[in-house]
Amino acid sequence: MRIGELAGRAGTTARAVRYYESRGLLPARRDAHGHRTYDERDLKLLREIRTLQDFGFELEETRPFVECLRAGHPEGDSCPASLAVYRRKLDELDALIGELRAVRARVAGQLSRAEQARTELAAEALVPGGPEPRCELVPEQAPGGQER
Amino acid sequence: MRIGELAGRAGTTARAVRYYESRGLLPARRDAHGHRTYDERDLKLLREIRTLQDFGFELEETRPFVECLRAGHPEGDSCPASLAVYRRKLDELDALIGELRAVRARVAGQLSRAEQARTELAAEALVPGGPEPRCELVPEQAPGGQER
DNA sequence: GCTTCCCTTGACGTCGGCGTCAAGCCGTAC
DNA sequence: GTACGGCTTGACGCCGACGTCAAGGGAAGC
Repeated sequence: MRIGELAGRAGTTARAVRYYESRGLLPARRDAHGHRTYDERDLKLLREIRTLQDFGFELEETRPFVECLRAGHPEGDSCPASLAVYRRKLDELDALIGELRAVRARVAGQLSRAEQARTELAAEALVPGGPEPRCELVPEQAPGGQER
Repeated sequence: MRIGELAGRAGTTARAVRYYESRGLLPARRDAHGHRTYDERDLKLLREIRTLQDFGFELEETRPFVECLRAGHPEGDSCPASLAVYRRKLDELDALIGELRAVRARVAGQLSRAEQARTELAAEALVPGGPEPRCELVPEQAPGGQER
């Protein structure tokens, strides 16, 4: 098959396939017209790359899987180098998830603190003789005149 | 104070400060020599930007906070537009964390499946008269000839 | 013949948040 | 003097994974 069909069957684009080739993954044979030709094994390679990309793996991280398949192993993760990438990715994911949860907690804290402050301000504004409101309580929609 | 001191006190660089100015955040006065000059209020603005950036907010998302401070409110999150950004960010964080956890689970599943397959292969290799091993069990270090 | 589609290579654009270099001005310390 | 540090503007570089456009070739359908 040619590049368009290959890409379509893997759910990607011809441009991406050429890019993978330029990176040394997924080399291609050529037919008499200079067109790239691929077989089912190439499709499996490409699908392996796409799956890992969808997981958030960088292209370089897919290389061990691709080389493992090209070496004749039944799956891309049949080789120890691929398993090492899995483990490294798990560590990265754990670290990232932990950071994001910490950020989430801090943002949530800021939000509740700010909401509390606004509530108190609103309460003060209701007190007879209280201070004039320092913050408008309506959300800004399109002020007009803040661009650039 | 001038740009270098401002940046240093906020833990960032003069280049970043000029970039924020080019984006319309943090405008600067100029002295007789054309040098940018800042005061303590600018420092507070800049620290607000840096804090939010450290949380992973995009620059545009810091704009409501900066405008809120410049409008004279006590905190960057004293205005409803800022609270809206907080809430949107919480939603984004929740979605992202959820996706990452799903990916983590799938990768972990792939890893344990692949490890299991390797264990079984190793066991077969030990059976007298069993199949020859299809996968090398040693990790690849520096094969030599795989660069580029 | 003509249109349409797929293919080729090459090269520049995208996005965000700056880093880094170039060339020059200014004031101060030695 | 002159060396140094800090400031100015302008412009290009970077990262990753492609998108998109240009200019052309070749085959298939009408």
